[in-house]
Amino acid sequence: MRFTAPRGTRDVLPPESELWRRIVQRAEGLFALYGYKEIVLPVMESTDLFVKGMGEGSDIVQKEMFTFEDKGGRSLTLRPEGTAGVARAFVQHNLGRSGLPVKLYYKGPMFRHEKPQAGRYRQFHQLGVELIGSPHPLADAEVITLCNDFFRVLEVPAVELLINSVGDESCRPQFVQALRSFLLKREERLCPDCKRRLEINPLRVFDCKVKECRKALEGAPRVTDHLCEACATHLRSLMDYLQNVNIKFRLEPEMVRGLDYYTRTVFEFQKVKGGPQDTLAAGGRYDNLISIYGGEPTPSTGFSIGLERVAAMLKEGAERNEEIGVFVIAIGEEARKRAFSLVKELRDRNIHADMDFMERSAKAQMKVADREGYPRVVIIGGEEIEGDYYTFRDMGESSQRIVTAEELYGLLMEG
RNA sequence: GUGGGGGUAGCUCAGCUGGUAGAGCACAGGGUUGUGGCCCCUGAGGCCGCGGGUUCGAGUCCCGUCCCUCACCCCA
Repeated sequence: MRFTAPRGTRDVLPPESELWRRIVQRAEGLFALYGYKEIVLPVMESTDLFVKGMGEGSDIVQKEMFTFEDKGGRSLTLRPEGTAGVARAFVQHNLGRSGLPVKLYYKGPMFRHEKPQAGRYRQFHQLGVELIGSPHPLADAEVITLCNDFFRVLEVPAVELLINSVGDESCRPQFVQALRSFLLKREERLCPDCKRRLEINPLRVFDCKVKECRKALEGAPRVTDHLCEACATHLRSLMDYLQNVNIKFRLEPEMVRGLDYYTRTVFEFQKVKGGPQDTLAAGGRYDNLISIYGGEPTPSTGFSIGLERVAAMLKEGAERNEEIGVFVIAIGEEARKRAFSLVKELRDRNIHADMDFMERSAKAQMKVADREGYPRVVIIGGEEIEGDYYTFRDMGESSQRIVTAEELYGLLMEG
């Protein structure tokens, strides 16, 4: 094999691509039901857009971006996530001009230069939703409800919702300070990575899996205990709204997310049976992002779903969709010509029909029809041409009979 | 970027202590002058990841390299 798909990218081939199509169809149906309209965005943006949005210190910006210069010397980056682009478009086109909120969704490939492994690719696909313009916890409740519905409608097994609040500009710095001074007292017990995290973003220490670090965290201050009154109320309201519509969740005070732009609400939908790359969808509130991009302060909230990861969950139980339609078998050149015309006629009537293109024997054509799962077959040979009829065979019943063209259309129309 | 495992037919893999490659499935043809599933026969298909070394001889040993995979970091 001479060429292969670039590292961390892959081809989604037929039966799996059908599964993808079903997932995307269902998702888009739900998004529409909730009043979201699609926004189609470029897959590349100015590098600065992501640096300013996700934060200089974030791992994505530091080491995971596909960045290159165009011929005019501008630095561009293949989008590692979708929210920044939506926010940029919102500001660029003044999308808030005819009233808020603005409800948008996007789908498509994202790019991160990471070492690939199970459930992680350099090019992966997301379905994302943004509710732009409302600071209200009801907005968070709406997007979480939508995401929850997505997993419910697709019957993705064993998924749980985790939520948390990371506070806002008035309480987060104080909490970070409190956490830092707590950890500084125990710095000796932390692993080298965590010592580094202590400087950059102490919240990350919560993510560490090293036993010693977990012990050192015992008794550490919790975000939920340090929220300012406004943030605490916001979180309580959100939980109340979710309970009110019977959505189960777990408050996870140690959950932090990797992007700097999150404020207050953050949430993840995860596989219950954890393991690596167990996050299927994630999101949160970003009240400052749009003003960072030069727009009016526009509090917003949203999430994105990892298509590969959801598809992997459904792959096992993916029932083979029932084949329908008819396969037309031709014996001889004259019959082939008639078969081609019949197939076209059937397709014109919106009936799924196909035939052989390999000059196969009648027997071989039957095999193909069987292999492809056609429940019915039409046979055209010398006898049929002479008598001006078709032989119509039911593959399940192993029975066949002679029919006229009109009878055939009738039989196939019924399904 | 760091570490573990692996690269032999389209797929899943076998190939012992070195002697120029094999199975199952899939595919194609046949067993029926025009008829599927099961069965039988036949066939096609292989730079044994790539490069170098040792050797009379390397899929097999050594070195390098690329790729895949799993995990860490981090994330969808």
